[in-house]
Amino acid sequence: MELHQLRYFCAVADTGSFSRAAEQSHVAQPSLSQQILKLEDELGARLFDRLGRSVRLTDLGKTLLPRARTVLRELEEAKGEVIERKDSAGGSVTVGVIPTVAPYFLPPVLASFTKKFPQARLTVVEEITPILLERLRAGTIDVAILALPIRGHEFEAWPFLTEPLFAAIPKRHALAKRRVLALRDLRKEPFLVLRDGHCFRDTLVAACDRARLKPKIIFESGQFSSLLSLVGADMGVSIVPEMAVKENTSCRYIRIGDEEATRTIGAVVLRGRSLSRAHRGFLALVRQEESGRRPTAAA
Amino acid sequence: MELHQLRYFCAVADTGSFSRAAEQSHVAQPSLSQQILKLEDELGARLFDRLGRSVRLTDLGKTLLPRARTVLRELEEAKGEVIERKDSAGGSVTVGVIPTVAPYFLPPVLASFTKKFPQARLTVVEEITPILLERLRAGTIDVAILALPIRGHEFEAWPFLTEPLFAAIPKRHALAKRRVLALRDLRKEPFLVLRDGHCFRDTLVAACDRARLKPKIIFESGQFSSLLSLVGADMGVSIVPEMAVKENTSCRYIRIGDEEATRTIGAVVLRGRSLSRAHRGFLALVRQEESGRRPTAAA
DNA sequence: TAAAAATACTCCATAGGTATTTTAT
DNA sequence: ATAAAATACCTATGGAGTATTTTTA
Repeated sequence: MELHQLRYFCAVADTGSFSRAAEQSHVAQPSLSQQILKLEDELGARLFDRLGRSVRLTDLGKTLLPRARTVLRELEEAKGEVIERKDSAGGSVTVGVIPTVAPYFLPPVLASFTKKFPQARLTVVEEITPILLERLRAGTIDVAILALPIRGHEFEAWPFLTEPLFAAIPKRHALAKRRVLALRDLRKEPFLVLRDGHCFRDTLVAACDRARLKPKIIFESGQFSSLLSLVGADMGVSIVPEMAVKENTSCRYIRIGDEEATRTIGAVVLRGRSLSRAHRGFLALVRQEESGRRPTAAA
Repeated sequence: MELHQLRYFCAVADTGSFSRAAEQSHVAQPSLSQQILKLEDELGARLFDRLGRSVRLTDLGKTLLPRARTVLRELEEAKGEVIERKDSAGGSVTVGVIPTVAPYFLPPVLASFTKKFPQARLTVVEEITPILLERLRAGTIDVAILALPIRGHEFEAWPFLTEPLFAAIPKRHALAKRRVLALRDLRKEPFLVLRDGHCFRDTLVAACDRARLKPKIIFESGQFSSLLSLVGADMGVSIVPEMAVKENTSCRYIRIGDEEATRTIGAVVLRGRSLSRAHRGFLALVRQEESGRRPTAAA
């Protein structure tokens, strides 16, 4: 049973004639006849009574006709829906963001995305990097915003922002008046850092390693704001990405001058995944938004 | 978009792999890949993300999957229904019968039909011959029971009963003691006959013509019972088919001996019409029923 | 290296075409 | 005689096969 057979069957039922059905279907009459015969053969029963002058559905044909029409109609609908959807800016985009980026980076991007793609449903989840990568693999998020680089070339990464690191120093601290610092300048200071699992901790550890610095960690937290208020209370120093600067005004932020004392943020997708228009729109927006923002953030 | 493409598509979605889908579909992997590619081409979008290790539906694929399943399922249901119905003894049979046969012939046939085909719905309409033939052509009745012969070879007729004609004579009439009569014996008698339009009138007229008899018609009615009660009241004579004999006991019934003074009843269908099992069952029953009945009726 | 999908080609089954016959009007 | 469907036969598209390459894990 093939689709063209059903189409021919419906055409014959509609026109009451093999010849007219063939004409309507743009095939030769014998071709159409053959296909109807074949269909009848497969079903083991006649679908039409050939009455010389005209052709009429048998009872069996009458039972098949509405079903055949249903099948053909639903096929067209399915096709139509797919073709319509593929170009639509609708659909859903699920974005995963690491916690040390989320509060600084997301608000403007989300705002302009929902403005530019009002039909799309945007979902954001905040997770640490390994969980985001796992969810990319599992397909439960479409895009991840996180610190690069990452391992595993099943992913495709688009870096769009490299930001310097800043030392957060108590206002009264001796180093507070410097315009730039080297990490080694802080080798005697007590450090307040993010808890393990947050990738920015790894960024920091890597930078310290490069500076042959073994920081004396006296406090750990899950968010910058806690660290910074303790720095303000003269408990020690911390290192934060540019994004977190001015989170707390009770301390000074001084640029770290070390080579590679930076953090790179990027968008990551699973390699080979096809991206809907909404997905691509989100990615484009992320890059555009950031390049527009960078001068401001860097000022 | 072809059915096998949808089948392959569902198979890949089910198995999460082109190779396994190909195995399950009993085709080679490249063949299946080609068809999926072709389907994606036609739709203008990817249905699967090829992730090297595994294959996963895209959002578009996810929208297509349930629709593809629906189409395939409904196709199977349609096929199943047709194949089931074609061998079933169910369905409806609409039978048309001429008025001069209906009351005598139908009751036993209907009884045994409904007994033998309880699932079938039997409908009976009573009409005169030309209307029955028209309805056969229009397909509003499946079988007609009427007097043969009929004109028009768009019909197929199965004669199953040839019955002699009887003269209905008042009991006190001079001819009432004869065992057999010739039509010419009645040439002086006043005739009571069926109204024009009833085919038995034509049967009678034809028989009279053959006997060179021009009957003096003094009364016409639409049914034998009226004629016979008037015969019983000594108003004249009538000619009836064997079926109507003993309809009224106030007159004598004497066999007409003339050659061809008979009426033949047959079943008629539109030539070329396919007959369901119920139709064929009805026709078989009609013949069988009658051959069983004839000795009784003829006794 | 292994496993899976894509590519390159070959083949043949069959949908579709043309010519003709059959059938019914 | 005409019109419609069936039949016979031919053609060629394209679905499916085998062999191979590419890609990714």
